[in-house]
Amino acid sequence: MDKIFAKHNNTKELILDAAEALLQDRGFSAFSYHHVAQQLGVKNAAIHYHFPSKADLGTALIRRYRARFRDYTRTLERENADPISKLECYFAIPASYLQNGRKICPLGILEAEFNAIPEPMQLESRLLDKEMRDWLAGVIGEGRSLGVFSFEGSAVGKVLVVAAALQGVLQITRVAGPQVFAATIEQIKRELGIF
Amino acid sequence: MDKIFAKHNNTKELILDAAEALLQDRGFSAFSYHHVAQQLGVKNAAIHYHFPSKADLGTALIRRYRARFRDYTRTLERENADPISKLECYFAIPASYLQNGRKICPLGILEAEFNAIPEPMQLESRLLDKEMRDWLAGVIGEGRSLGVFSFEGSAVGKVLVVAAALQGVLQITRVAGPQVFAATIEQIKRELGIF
DNA sequence: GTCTATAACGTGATAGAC
DNA sequence: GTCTATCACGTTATAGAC
Repeated sequence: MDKIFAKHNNTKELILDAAEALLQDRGFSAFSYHHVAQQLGVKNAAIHYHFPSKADLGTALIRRYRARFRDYTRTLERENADPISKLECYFAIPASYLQNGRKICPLGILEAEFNAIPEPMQLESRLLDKEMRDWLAGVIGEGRSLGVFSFEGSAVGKVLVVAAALQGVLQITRVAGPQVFAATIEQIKRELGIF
Repeated sequence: MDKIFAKHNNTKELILDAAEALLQDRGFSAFSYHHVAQQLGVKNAAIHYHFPSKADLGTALIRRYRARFRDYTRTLERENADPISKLECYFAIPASYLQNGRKICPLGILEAEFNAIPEPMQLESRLLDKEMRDWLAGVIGEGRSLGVFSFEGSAVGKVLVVAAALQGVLQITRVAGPQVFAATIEQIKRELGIF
């Protein structure tokens, strides 16, 4: 679980950490180089040295989300985790966002602002969504064929409902309070036949 | 259904129409008075005449969403619509957003940008969420007690999963294409026991 | 009610010193 | 690698003419 928020010491990673927090807190359009610089105690020119344009920063951010998710799932694979454990780990991601200051799913904000973000970020967002949803489809399909998950309909539809509900409920939390998250997770589990 | 996108002739409503489209297309931070003015063929000072500050414009926008939803549900009540019809009408709202240029749920963008929007807009967003989710809870509870809906778990959890999934899938549509919407609706219906 | 003009500010970005 | 200084631009907002 530590790996989800692993921190590093070099400046580039610290910039990404600050930008990541700002992205999931305020959105892409609403955070600036000045915000990032302030949080690190440097001037905005220092940020431009590491990431010349905001598109560069945003793209690097999404690439890091992708790499992190890939590493995370590979670790689960190496440990031969069962479908239920994998699903719990998947739920742990939004749960950690919520606990960390009511942050929302990065894909949620990127998709919501989709028509206002640079094209390279749009492309990376597509890849992040595909990779995460494909992985979840594998877990849910595997769990169903092993008999640990039970649900009606297609696996594709089920994956969409689960992924969309998690993304949506993190946002709803902002206006309705954190208790809606637990209620949603419980309902999702129930509808996967996990008691 | 016409009422969802009812148009009017006075300038104030035309401004709100343009701003509404921009909000659901680009988000609040990423649209400007200039964008609105351009779409109406006027100068931005004209917009400031009707809505002095951007917070005023945003707040009026959300108030209009609330009024529209209230009128819509009252009409359904007056027509003695059954729970299934009501649910179909509820699904018709995001469906119309999708068809109208892949717009997303206004609550989705407002919640995603929540920490970057003016406080009056935050308050109105809370009310909009509460009103919509309370209404949906009534429909789902009524349908369950009438035996037309069947599902496991609590009605509160069910409402959250349905509302969050719809909000989320409109966003996912942006990166994954419109076909994911139909698949999600189908899955949601199946899990409500509607065949 | 809409216009022109302009102010005040924040933002993304660059040049060049250290 | 970070700084100061500065630029060009978009944005919110206001004043006053029409």
